Parts: sequence; C-alpha cells; structure tokens
Amino acid sequence: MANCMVFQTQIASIMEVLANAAVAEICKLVDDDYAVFRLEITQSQKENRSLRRKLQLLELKVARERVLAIRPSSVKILDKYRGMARGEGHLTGGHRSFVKPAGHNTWRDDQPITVDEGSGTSTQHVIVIESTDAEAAGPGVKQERSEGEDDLRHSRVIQTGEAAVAMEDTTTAPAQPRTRHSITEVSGTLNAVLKSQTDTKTLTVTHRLLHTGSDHRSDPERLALGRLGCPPAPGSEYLPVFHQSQGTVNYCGDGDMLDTGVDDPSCSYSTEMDPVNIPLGLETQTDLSRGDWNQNSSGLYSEGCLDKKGEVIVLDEVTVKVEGDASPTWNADGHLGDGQSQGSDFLDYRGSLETNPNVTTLSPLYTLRDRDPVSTSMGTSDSHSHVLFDQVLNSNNSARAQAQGGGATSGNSKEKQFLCMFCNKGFSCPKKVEIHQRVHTGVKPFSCTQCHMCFAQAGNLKKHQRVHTGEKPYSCTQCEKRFSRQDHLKMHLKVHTGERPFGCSHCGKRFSERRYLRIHQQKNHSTL
DNA sequence: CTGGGGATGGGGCCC
DNA sequence: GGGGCCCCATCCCCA
Repeated sequence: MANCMVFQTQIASIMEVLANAAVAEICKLVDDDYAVFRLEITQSQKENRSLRRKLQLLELKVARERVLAIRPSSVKILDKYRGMARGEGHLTGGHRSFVKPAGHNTWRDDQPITVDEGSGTSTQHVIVIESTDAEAAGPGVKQERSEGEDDLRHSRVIQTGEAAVAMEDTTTAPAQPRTRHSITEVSGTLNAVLKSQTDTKTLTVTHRLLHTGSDHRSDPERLALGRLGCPPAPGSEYLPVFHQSQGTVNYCGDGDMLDTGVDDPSCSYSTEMDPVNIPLGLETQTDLSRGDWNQNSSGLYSEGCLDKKGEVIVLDEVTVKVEGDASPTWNADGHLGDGQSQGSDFLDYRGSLETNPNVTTLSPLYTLRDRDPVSTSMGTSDSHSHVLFDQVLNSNNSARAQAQGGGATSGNSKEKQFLCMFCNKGFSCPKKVEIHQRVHTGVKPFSCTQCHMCFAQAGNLKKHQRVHTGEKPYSCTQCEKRFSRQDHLKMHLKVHTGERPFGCSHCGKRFSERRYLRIHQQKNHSTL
C-alpha cells in the first residue's frame, strides 16, 4: 500500500514535470512564432515604406520629365497636385507648378517644421525649414535615409513658440552644412500691388496682408470667421513672402481657436510629421548653379476650417524668376549659405508677362498638410483633413480642365485678367479669384451656426441654412411641391413638362438631365 | 426623383 | 466709366 502511494506520488511528480515541460515548450513555440510574426510585420512595414517612397519618386520624376520636355530650359515648378504629378496637367503658358529635381524627392530629415499658433493679429507667422542641399552639403552627405532615420523622423515633434529653436533635428551630422530658411507671415492689409518691371521682366509684388488689425475684423467674412472659428480666406490677404529669419510656423491646430492669441494653448499642438509623406507645395530645388530656386522652400497646405488645423503661411522675401515665358519660380536670391534674412520684403515675379502684361495674379498659398498627424489635439478632425485634401485634389482636376478648356490660359481677355495661381484660370476681379482659389486651398470661411459646416462661399452657406430653417420658398405651380432652391424647382418642373433637352448623339434617346445621358452612353455606347 | 454641396458667371450696386 | 464686391441664378455632381 505504501509502495502504491509512493508510486502514485512519483507518477504525479513525473506528470507535473512533463506538464511543465509541455507548457514551456508551448510557450517557446508561441514566443518564436510571435517573434517571427513581428519580424514579418516589421519587414512588411519597411517594404511598404520603401514602395511608397519609390512611388513618390516615380511620380515626381514623371512630372519633372514632362515639365522639362515642355520647357526644358527653365521650369522650376511646383507640382502640387496629383493630376499634375501624373502628367495630366496641361502646362500652358502660365501654368504654375513646381518640380523638384531628381534626387530630392523626399524631405530631408533635417527639415524641422515648427508649428505654432500665432497671435490674433498674426503678425509673425514664421516657418523654419532647414534644408540640407546635397550639392551644398558636398560629399558625404547622406542622400537616403535609413529606417532608423525614418523612426527619428517620425519622432520629430512640432512644437510651439521658442521651442522651435530646439527642434532642430539632431540626427544629421553636425558638420553637415545646412541652411536655415524660414517663411514668415507679415502683418499687413488687403490687396497686392503688382508692379511690372518690364525692362527686367521682373514683376515685383508688394503685398499688403489683411490678416491683421481692424481691416481684418471689419470684414464681414472675417467677422464670421473669427466668431465661428474658420480660418481666414486666402487670396489677397494671404500672400507669399519669404522671410529668411529664424522663426516658427504658426499653424493653428484648432480652427475654433484661430485668432485667439498665442497664449491659447489649444491653438498649439504637437504632432509627428513624416516629411516623406507630406506633399508640400513647394519643394526643394537645388540647382545651385542656376540659383533659380530657393533650396529652402517649403509648402504648407491649408485645409480650411473643416479640418481646423491648416493655416495659410505667408512667405516673406521671395524672388520669383521667370525665364522667357516660364512660370514664376521662387528664388532664394542668393541666400544659400547663411539662410538668414537679408533681403527685402518683396516678392519678385518674372511672370509670363509678355503675352499678357496686365495680368495680375493672386498669390499662391503655400500650405502644409499634415498627412501623418499624431496630434492629440487634432481629434477626429484628421479624417476631415484627408477628405478635404482629396477634395482639393479633385477640384484641381476640375479647375485644370476648365483652364484647359477655355480658361485664361487659352485666351486672356481683358475681363479675365486676374489669374488663379493654381490653375491659371482667369477671372474678372480679384475677389472672384480669391473665391475660386478656395477650391485649391480648401479654405471655407463661412460657417453654419447650426451645424458648424463650413463653406467657401456665402451663397452656399445661405443655401445650406435652409436645411435648418426648412424654408422652401420655391413652389411648383403644377403640384404644389415646394423646394428650398430654385434650381431644384427648375429640375422638378421637367417632370411635368416632360422636357428632355439632352439627347444621345448615338441613338437619339433623350433625357431630362445630362447625367442620365451620360449614364446611358456609358452603358450602351461605351465602346464608341 | 429629391436634396444636398461645390463651383462659376452675370448683373446690380457702390466707390 | 471702370473696378471691385455682393448677391443670385445656374449648372454639375453625388447620395
């Protein structure tokens, strides 16, 4: 009996040992598999990053080649939009875009972008962009990042105020030459004054910026904007002026807090930036021998109030050179090494003035899009930013098509002497250019008090507000049906009249709306 | 078919 | 009279 007990005890002991061994083995297997899994994930992520980078490289190369094929001598154009990057754009005489040279298709690690919400008067909005130019840096400068650098890049934090000075990326070699550049928004008042210096083919632009003082507050749009939290409209009040003094980007993370002053903490936020993934509007041009382009340029993308985090950056001290009929290009004006502000507060254009010397072109908006935000203060608005960015891209396609199909490019009339800097479309007055450019910038200064939707045009806001009020002032005389909009009533009336103005050119079938005709042709005559 | 937003162009008004 | 701005009509597209 005692032996039996001992035997059972031994059995139990052995079982325990075996169980422990089995557990250990299982744990080991799980750990190994987990490690393998992690490794695979990491490798996949690296591959994704690499492929993404290659894709960007290819797109930029394609755009550059196309541009160079059209104007091989002097184009230094920013290709800001997707369509153009694909080469879909039609680079007519004045079409503005910028293309980086090969080998500079990614943002350098040492390009800290500081973000800060400025004061209510926005007197000094400065972006500091440290660019490392390969040619300037000389041999030994790394052209490509390692993955580790990527991580460091991701760790860059956009900070506020004076902290921007400490933001300099320390990952690059200390001896590496770098140039600090900054973009400053300078207080001013509305309107731009363009002076054509025909002898030198240089157009000097002096901007008076609106985003300050009583002018700003007195503008009904600005009033609404300030109250409702939408960023100011672009256009004449936001004009590009490069300023090479050290500073920070004033960049509102929360549109509701715009113009609330520097002390408002909600206007500043920290976010990680992925320079590779930031399709900045202006990109580094490093053709130092030519000096056409400031290698310190930067692009900022404003996404209006919808995302409530973009703010137009106004640049100070920019010289834009134009060679022949080339589009304007930004020039550092020789400040390649020191990068400190030495220049004047002018924007020099050498635009396509030969064919249309009276053209007044409103300024482009160089805005920053934070495509990789990890900001804690951004909240859910980030999804809006992506949506809006796509809207902007799509809208640019539309605008480009319009420009191609009869815009100012194809024939500038006197009535349309004001050109959009993004698509070159002409308008009869600067205000219309400003409104139109909101298509590209995404700025929506008109905010609904009921639902906080924002609109680029006051009329569209008015239209929208009938959604809340339920007002339907347009009634059908045939069926007493009521509509909030006249165009909808007009469309409705076709139901009664049987009007079918859109006929298929292939089969003769008629439709009440163009879109029905289009659908019909796609379905039945798609091979035509 | 309806209802919504986006965008453009024209007309009127004001300076 | 011309330029600039505002309002409105209208068209387009989408859900």
